[in-house]
Amino acid sequence: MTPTMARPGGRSAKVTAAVHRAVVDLLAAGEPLTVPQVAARAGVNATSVYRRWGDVAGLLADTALVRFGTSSAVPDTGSLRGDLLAWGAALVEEAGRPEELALLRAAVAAGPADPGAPERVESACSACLVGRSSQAETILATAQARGEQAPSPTRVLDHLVAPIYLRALFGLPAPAVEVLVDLLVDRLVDRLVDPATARATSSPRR
Amino acid sequence: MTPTMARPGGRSAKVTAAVHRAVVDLLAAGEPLTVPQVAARAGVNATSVYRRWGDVAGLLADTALVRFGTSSAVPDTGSLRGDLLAWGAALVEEAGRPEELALLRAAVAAGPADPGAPERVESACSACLVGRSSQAETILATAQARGEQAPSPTRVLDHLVAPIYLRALFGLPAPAVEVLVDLLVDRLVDRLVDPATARATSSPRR
DNA sequence: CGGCTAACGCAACACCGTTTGCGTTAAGCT
DNA sequence: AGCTTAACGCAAACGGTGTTGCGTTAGCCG
Repeated sequence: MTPTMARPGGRSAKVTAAVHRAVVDLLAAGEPLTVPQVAARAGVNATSVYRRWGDVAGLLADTALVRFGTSSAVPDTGSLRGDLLAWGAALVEEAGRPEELALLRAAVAAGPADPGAPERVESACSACLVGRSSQAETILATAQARGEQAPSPTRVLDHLVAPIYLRALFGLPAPAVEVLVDLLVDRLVDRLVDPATARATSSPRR
Repeated sequence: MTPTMARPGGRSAKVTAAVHRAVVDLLAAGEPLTVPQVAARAGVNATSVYRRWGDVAGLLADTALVRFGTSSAVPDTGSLRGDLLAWGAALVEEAGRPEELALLRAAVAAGPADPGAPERVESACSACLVGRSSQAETILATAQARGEQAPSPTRVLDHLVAPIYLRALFGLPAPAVEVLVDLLVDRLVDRLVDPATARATSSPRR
């Protein structure tokens, strides 16, 4: 939709940008997201939003797509451990921002694909995840090119992305998420890079 | 709300049960969840639903609360590895059922606590997670009572619950979730119980 | 057994999201 | 520059959600 449009002139692009910005703004404000609200804040007519995105789910899917799908640059610190640590910290920081968190929640709520939708753009949540996955693959490929032994992308997703996202999504009680983010990420990365070292530093529960 | 009601007579209980059942049924059917729909399917008047639960969010929160909050029995196979494996498999199976998955999605979408809600019952998503956490603590305490070295509940939540739930929530492309669930859980549990063995079985990426 | 009251059912209403038809603007192309 | 048409704005009408007031049912208690 956004990528290949029949007439990507300045007008449609302006509308798209304004609507996307309105979506994230309303999401960050915590207000209920409705098409008329978005349209009013974007300065466009609600009819245009309905025609281009159909409903709120499609609107969220597209917004999440451009927000998470665009593979931003991954850190390059010179070592796999440093890269994963910096990347994980960035994920934690990002998942903590209200807009991204709300977008993530909305993407999850929308589900992989509504049966009613014929063949819209890729679903929002899968788009978000494949974006992260490609970033992880880039980091791992770089590490492998350096000669380092790298885990599989699946392990990174399961053991690094999953805890961070789940904690953010479920709003775990403050102490874990707020105070110990650095430590958490550090310990996760340690176990990822070299599982054997985890045994030495692991505490015997409580 | 459900726990301490001023008049827990048979009528209110019937209404509560019927509404809860209607919610999970509609959720499983994938149809959009609205108060009138739920009320119609439950055979009660929509007004009653509005009065007792306020809106859809409150309804979902209460439903998720009784669905996930009730700490069901945890497996007791005689070893920590066996317990975690059985428990993880049960989690995968549960997260795969349409009703539970939809309820989980809805709970995440509702967020930890809407600012508009004064002091309703505990939020749905946190309720779900603390239920799991208490189950994990039970398993770990049992293992510790046996003399086994057990990881912290946080590690179990981060490395076992988080991957399972995230994969379910984001609807990862079929192969990972559908085919290799047993293997996945098995490998996760292996790493949890004895991280050192993970190195031997880990593949060098691709 | 009889009163009290919380909880429910019913009906009418107000509000908002969504759809539809038509006129207008402006991007793309020759 | 002029034509074509995709995309947008406008306004009216529709349908369903959420609200309110009142009458009724049925648990709980003296």
